[in-house]
Parts: sequence; structure tokens; C-alpha cells
Amino acid sequence: MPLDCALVKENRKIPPATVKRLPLYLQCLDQIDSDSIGISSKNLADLAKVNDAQVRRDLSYLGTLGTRGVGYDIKTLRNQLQLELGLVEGWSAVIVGVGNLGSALAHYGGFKDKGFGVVGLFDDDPKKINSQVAGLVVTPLSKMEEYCKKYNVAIGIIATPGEYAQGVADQLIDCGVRSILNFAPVLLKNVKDVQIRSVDLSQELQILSYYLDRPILKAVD
Amino acid sequence: MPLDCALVKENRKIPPATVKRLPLYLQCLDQIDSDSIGISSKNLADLAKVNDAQVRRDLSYLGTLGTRGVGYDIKTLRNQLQLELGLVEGWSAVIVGVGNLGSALAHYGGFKDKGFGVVGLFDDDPKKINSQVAGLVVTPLSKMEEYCKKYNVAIGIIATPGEYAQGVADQLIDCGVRSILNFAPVLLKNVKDVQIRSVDLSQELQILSYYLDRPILKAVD
DNA sequence: GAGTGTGAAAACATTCACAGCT
DNA sequence: AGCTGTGAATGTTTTCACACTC
Repeated sequence: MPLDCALVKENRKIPPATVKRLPLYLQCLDQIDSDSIGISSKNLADLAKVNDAQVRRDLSYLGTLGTRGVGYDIKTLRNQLQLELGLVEGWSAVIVGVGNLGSALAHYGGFKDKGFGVVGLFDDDPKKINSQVAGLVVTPLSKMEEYCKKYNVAIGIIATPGEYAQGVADQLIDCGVRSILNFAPVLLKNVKDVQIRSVDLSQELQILSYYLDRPILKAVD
Repeated sequence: MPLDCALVKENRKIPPATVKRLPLYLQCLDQIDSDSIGISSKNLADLAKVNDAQVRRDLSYLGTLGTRGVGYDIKTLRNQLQLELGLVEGWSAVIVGVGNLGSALAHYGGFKDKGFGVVGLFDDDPKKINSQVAGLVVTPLSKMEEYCKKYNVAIGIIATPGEYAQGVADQLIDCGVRSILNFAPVLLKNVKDVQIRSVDLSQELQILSYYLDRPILKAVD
């Protein structure tokens, strides 16, 4: 056995469909009154509005967390979910575009609660530069690289109008940001090793609209 | 054959996974320069970053829209997508909660472009009542029923803090609103015949976070 | 008895590959 | 030759159902 034999991180692969539900389970646990100590897959399934076998299958990817005949310990479960989602690393994020949406995101307490720290707000509008939003000073984009290096920023949140979004994305990637959450209604170019998630408000409304005139059909996320 | 024999609307059922991509295709078509007249499944697939067989399969649910050896006519395709998504009905929407997020939504032009009309803004904060946002007057929630009846509001958009969201949802449903787009970070109760879609900003970030420390894994929407 | 963990089945979604039309 | 529409193959996700543990 060679000396440099490393401790190989076990690479359990969690299916994408499951990953999407893990934050949901975490949210459900937050909504339980704090004196409860355990929860069954059926209980959790009812809260999350999914099938109970689904919950058990999903959680089984994280390891053997439950106790047969008893259920899951809430504290353990929460810790494991946070660990698996990478919420204990304390990732830093910046928000680019400090309009109404950017401000809303800057004020949104849910990020801090979940372990994300917003460390910078960027905008090139002279009227906004140097103003304070949610306790942070709005900074021009030219300072972004400096900031990203200094705080080791992992996540960039784009809340600019559509026409600036691709340029901002390119700049973020240049600054070493490997994950982007995009709220601008444009399709960003894929870049190797960079994760891009887009949330398009109007697309959500359009999906809703499809199910609007057909009350028989059932929507699925 | 009875006199009241009705013209039965053919009930082609479109798979949920396809419905989620239709707005994406529509967005891709919008990004094409206006002098193009046709497009192939391969072209559209590249824009939408999906497989070309996927595009053909998805579009085939809308009918036989393409021409073998040629491709799809952009205008026809756009019309058909809009028709299928119910974007030609001109649904009316109201926004409840006029904080930063609500204001962002009210200003967001993408809704009007896509056929949705925001006809009311509601908030119970005395400081906001009667102020103007995006050309609309902020109105107290007590007037909501009157408004919803008057404008036949189909869609309610919830942009309040989490603690008010369920109450607002109940009220919207009482007012006859059958579709809700919820931005508050809480799980709303399911109600029969009411479509609820939730967009949770912090959940999106958590999903991104999962893929952050594992550059090998590939994220899928 | 209650409730997990998981094979096996069923349902759903994607992709291949090609016949058939222009 | 170029490109659609779609059976068939493959891959993924959900659900059932039950052996097993507490």
C-alpha cells in the first residue's frame, strides 16, 4: 500500500430528483414544534406532500438514519440533511443587480438561516453606488474580482435586467465563482465545471397557466 | 344522437416534464432574430440545451407541427405554444405583499409580454396603502374580494413574509382564485381544484450548494 | 404493533435509430 | 439530402409490499 494512499471520500451518488427534495424536508423539519423529538416517514411525507415510501427511499441515500419501529430522530436528520447539502461549509455569495429583486434577495433572511452569507452587493448604477442595502454597501462591478478573492465567494446571484445577465455571468466566472443562481429571464451559456440554475418568474407563471383551464389535470413539479 | 351532444375537446394529455419545457422553447424562439422563418429541432435543441429528439417528442404532443425535410415554422410554433399554455386567454393576476419582492414582480415586464395582466396590488401596511407602484395603487386586503370578482382574477401571486402566506392563500381561494404562485418560504396547504406552485429562493440555493463541493457530479433540473 | 429499508414492479422520461415525407 | 415523427430501447423515478428490527 503506497504512502500517499488517501482517504477516499465515499461517493454515494444521490439522484437529482432526491436532491431537489432534500431542502423541502429540511423546511418541513423547521415547521415542526420544537418539543417533538422524532418523526416517522409518514408524518414527514404528509408535511412535504409526497409518498411515504418516497421519503424513506430519499433518506436512505443519506445512510441508515432511522430506527425500525420508531422513526427518525429529528436532530440527527436535520444535521445529516445540512451536511449532505453542504450547508455547513458557510458558502459566501454576492448579489449582482440591486434593483427591487436584488434588494429583496439581500433582505431575505432565509439565506443566512440556511448557512449562506451574502458578502457583497454589486451594481453599476451611479445612483445606487455607495448606498446601503441590508447593511451592505453597493459596490461597482469593477471591484468584484477583488471581493470574490478576498471572501472566497462561491456563489453569484444574478438579479440584473436580462440584457446584462450574460456579461455579469462571464465576469463572475472570471472571478472564480463556480455556482450561479440566475433570476434574469435569459438563457446563460453553459460553462464547464460551473453550475448554473435559473429561476424564471414568468416561466413559472406559464406553467401554472397550462393547468389553469383544465381543472382535471394534475400538476406535478 | 342527442341534441345537446357537445363538441368534446380532444384531451391530449401533455406529460408534466414536457409542460415544464414549453415556456423554455417559447423563450428560445423569442431570442431568434426576427428574419428567420423556420427552425429545425436540432437548432432549437441547441438553444434550449436539450436533446433534439426531446424537442421533436415534446412538440409532437402539440400536434403535427413540423414539415419533414424542412423543420418547424417559427410563427406557427409560437402560436401553438402560446395556445397550449393558455397564454392567449389574457389571465388576470394580483400580487399580495408589496415589499421589495412584490415591487420587483409588479415592475417585471415579462408578465405582460407573456399575456398576464397584473390588475391589483394588495398590502395591509398603512405606510404602503394608497401609494403607487408600477402604475397601480396599493390596496388593503379587505378590498380583495371586490377586485377579484370585478376583474375575474385567475392567478394570485403571494410575495408576503412567510407568516402571512397561508392566511393570504386562504383569502385568495375564498375570492375564487384557482391558481397561486407562492414566493413565501412556507408550504401552503393543498386545496382541491386549486393549483399551487411555490418558488423558494433559499431552496434553489441549497440545491446549488449540493453540487458545489462535488465538481464531478452533474446537476439536472 | 409500529415503522424502517429495500427488492421488485410499475410508471414515467429520455434517447436511439430509422422509416417516411419534402 | 435533410429533417420530422415515432416505435423500440434504455434510463430514471415512484410506488408497492414485505422481511426485518425495535
